[in-house]
Amino acid sequence: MEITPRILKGFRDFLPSGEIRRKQLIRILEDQFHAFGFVPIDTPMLEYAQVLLGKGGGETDKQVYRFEDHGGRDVALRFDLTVPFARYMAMHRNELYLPFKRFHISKVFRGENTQRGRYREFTQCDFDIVGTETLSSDLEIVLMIVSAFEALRVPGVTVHLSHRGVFNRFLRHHGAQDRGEEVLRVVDKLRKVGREATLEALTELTSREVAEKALAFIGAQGTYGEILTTIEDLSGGPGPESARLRELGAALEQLVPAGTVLLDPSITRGLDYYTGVVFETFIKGAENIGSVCSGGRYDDLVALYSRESMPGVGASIGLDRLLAALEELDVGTGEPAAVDLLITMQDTELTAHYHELARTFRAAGLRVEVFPEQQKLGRQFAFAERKGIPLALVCGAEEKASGTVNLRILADRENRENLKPEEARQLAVQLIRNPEK
RNA sequence: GUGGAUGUAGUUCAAUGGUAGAGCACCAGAUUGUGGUUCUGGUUGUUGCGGGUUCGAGUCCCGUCAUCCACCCCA
Repeated sequence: MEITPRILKGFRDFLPSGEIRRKQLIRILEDQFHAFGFVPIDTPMLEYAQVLLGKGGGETDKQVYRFEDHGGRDVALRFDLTVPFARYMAMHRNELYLPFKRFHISKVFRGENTQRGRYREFTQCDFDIVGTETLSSDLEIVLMIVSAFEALRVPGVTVHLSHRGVFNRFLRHHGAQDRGEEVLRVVDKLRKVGREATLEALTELTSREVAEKALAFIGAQGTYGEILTTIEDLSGGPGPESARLRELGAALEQLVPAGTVLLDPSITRGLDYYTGVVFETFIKGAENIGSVCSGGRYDDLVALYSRESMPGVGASIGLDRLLAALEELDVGTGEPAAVDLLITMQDTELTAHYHELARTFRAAGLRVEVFPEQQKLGRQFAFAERKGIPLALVCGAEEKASGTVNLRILADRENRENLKPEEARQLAVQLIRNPEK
């Protein structure tokens, strides 16, 4: 009985073209993280459920893949990389130095319903700075976000910035701190349900007066400075939280292109462990995909696993959403090249010669493969094209005798003939390095 | 998890309850060392899967799986 080949909802296979694309993006991100001084770490996919769920009870509970292992342990697949990182810091702080900057690119799992760019198994690219709570670390995370998307050649992004603390201060100022979570939830739907419905829902939670002020808070308009002043006034005047936002805004004005970072008081949400600045990043023209990079400051998270607390700030790029957005914008699609040169097989008698040639071209830094069967040249060229290989080497008995090879440029359908292998190598390297020439 | 839409060849799409089709792609030949055009011929399939109604189901009904959209939440 043959088993039906199938995979679970929200889980995916990747064909080479898709996986090569993912790996390209990951490589670019890794280079950028290294450039900022972040170092790589890894943690287990599977952990004790108690560790991952922490305080528990929240929405994340329902989304976690959780089961009993063969030893009767209550285990769960990680649903993000930040919570395991907090556990990691609590366990390894004596082996590390502070401030500690790490990046972590790996898969996480959430058992929620799927949509475009939303899967049950997906890749997050996290970067965090722990052990310091300065302006510099908040600033660097935002700069890291902006630089990462620049390096990825994303045409334009908008980082929406806010501060959990300012909103909490607002709630406290109006004696509504105990309704914080509910208010946040209602506030978050403002754009979808409209002003009136939101006002009504907020009035039920608090009072008409507070509801109107809450709407004024989250709907504040104007420049970064004007919005900041508005929410500062509504939350009872200046405080350390709004001061941080002011400093951050001033620094960013100097460091990133205008319009890249917006102060957006409606971005007060986020996972419940955030305590300070929070951000969400949208790709211009693909806002419907949702935030492709979110994060914030979490000064109490490590305290869950350790007597000592440790401040932290970080963000996470959603690789699969990013890919969905790039696809929507039609950026960087097309078959990516994984191989530079195909050595065609003209004559099986020369098999060893072809592999000898391959070795010398590889030594010159090229990615080379030998076609394993003697077929019509046209078929071998078609194979190269299908696989995205830009160059082909042709060498039959005559060339072998005269010590030459022919190099074919697939895209132009043109040959460079009677080249000595050394000349062909130089030419191939040059063509690969400068493909437009 | 809730609600809605969709599911036919590798792909994009047709087919009043009555023989499952077309373009592109693919394969063979015209063309035994050079693939983009042209011509000739050929294969496309358990109509997502499983039941039911019917003389007869791609079509109607039920279930299931998957995708997309909205909610919820979020990367």
